[in-house]
Amino acid sequence: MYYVYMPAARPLPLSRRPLTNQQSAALAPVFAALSDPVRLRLFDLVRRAGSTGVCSCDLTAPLERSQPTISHHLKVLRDAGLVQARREGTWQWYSVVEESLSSVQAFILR
Amino acid sequence: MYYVYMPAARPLPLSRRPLTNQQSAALAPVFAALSDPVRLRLFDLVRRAGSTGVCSCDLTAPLERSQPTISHHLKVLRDAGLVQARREGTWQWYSVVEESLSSVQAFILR
DNA sequence: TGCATACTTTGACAACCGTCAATATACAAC
DNA sequence: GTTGTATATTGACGGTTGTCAAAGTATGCA
Repeated sequence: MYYVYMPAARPLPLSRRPLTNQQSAALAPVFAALSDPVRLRLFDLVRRAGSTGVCSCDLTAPLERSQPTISHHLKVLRDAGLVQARREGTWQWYSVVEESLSSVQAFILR
Repeated sequence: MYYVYMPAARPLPLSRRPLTNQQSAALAPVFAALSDPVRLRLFDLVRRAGSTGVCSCDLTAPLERSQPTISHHLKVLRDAGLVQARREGTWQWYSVVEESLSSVQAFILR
């Protein structure tokens, strides 16, 4: 009869267990918000404006879409937590939410 | 009259110019493929199987969807270049396409 | 109060998406 | 050939999406 070393059973690190239902349900809307070409360029324009942000009115022309359409896409990005808006008079200044892409990054490097 | 050093005009590095129409059109389908919770878990399961891959038949049960639905989702992931299939008898072995997420990664770090 | 500008919401339309049952295809073994 | 298993395709269904015109809301100014 021999005694053999046997490591205690322990769960794998979180990131090495399958993606849960809740994790995928939380992540999917972020990917969905970036799944449209116009929104991708929109997000890129907002990000490129840095912390100063960019006025919504300056986003309509370069994207060649109507103003309500841009407003709709900005709402999708806002609801996904990717960008934020700050009022100044009649203007809306949009800027990216820093770290908003961290969940996507975590999924890639998972 | 002075001669002043003047760097030649040159375009900004590619990544500091706005996302082009073509770039966003190429990127959007990758995000779209990952915009569904079931496909996110599907991709995660395939990735977790490593280079060996995983049999399609083993993906139906954990995702609680019908076989045609899983087949459909696998096709979406395949069309987006995220996974690949290899036949072996009647089985299909699915594995991730390495570097397939590099375009997403590049966009995040852009 | 009235008007102008910036933006949002509504409503409509065609197109697309996730899902499944049913059917079809591909392969292996007999 | 037939039979069985694994996977793909088809067709249909309700639900969602991108788009714009039209109408509504909010803010500033005279």
